Amino acid sequence: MAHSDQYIDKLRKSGLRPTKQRIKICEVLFDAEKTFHFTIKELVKIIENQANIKVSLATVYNTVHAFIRKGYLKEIPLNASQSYFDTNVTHHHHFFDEEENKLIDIHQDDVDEVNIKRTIPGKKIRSVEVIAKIVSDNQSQK
Amino acid sequence: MAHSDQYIDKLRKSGLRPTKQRIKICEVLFDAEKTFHFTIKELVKIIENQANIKVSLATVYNTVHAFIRKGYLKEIPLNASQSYFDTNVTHHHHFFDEEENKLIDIHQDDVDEVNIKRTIPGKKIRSVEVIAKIVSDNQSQK
DNA sequence: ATAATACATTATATTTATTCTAAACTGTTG
DNA sequence: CAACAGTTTAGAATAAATATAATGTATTAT
Repeated sequence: MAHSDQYIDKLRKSGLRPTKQRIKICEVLFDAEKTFHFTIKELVKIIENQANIKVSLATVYNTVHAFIRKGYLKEIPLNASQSYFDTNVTHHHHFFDEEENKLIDIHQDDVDEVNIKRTIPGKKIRSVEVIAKIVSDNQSQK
Repeated sequence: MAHSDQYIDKLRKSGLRPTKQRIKICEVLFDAEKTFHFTIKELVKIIENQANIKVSLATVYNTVHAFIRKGYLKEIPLNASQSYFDTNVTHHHHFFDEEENKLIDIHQDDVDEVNIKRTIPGKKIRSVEVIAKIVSDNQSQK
């Protein structure tokens, strides 16, 4: 199966051996029809539901972080109590609904390129993220 | 003292009675010559150093969050283990140095206005933040 | 193959930021 | 000064994330 080879490749490039558990994590993350957002807890739950193998929290944490280091996943900058991740690593941004604690993608085409004119000596920009916080639009309240 | 009146006003508008502890918090936050970034832990440490009164963690958390609700402070969206806050509530953005865990302001003039063309029905945008993550620029490594 | 070695997985414990709680305290009002 | 509403506080509770150490699994060289 071609997919499986891709996963093994991703794992090897992340410095991880391709094991049953890690391949299962890859399947959930990269087999989905659409990209999606998730927390570690949600990811564990998905794996539990669709797999007959058990994967521990520690393995999920380690694997997700290895993928982030490598750029196969993105962490979404948010002040939530848990970390949110994204399988969509292309250039795009997010709405965060503060009332429902929900993330919504903003397609790259819907935001003009963010052009930062200032630079920091000796540093380069690794990523630029736009977070637009949204709330209910009740004209009544201020 | 004029300052003190401002603090009492801010506290009242945030739905809090002006008490010794809360006024001390205001002094540290709003008396500074320049705006600054802080974590709760850092704020507590500053208060301990320059005040002769004791303020508990709980009071600091409650007061800071009341000010954020009211817009007197901003929370900076970041996936750090602790929350970062900003006494600068004007429209501006941030670099986050991932290696030194340091925040650097980006002046509004240094970023073109972020114009989001997409809207969500029934929702309005409450804030737009740009986070640019930076790392050392070693040409040698990829 | 098999032994030796290196890496993985797991359950559990630990750490740490944040929130909750209940008791003691303060200040205001009748 | 008694009653009351709101505050402060220390410490407990919660929960995410990380570390640990024992056990399990894969790989390598012989």
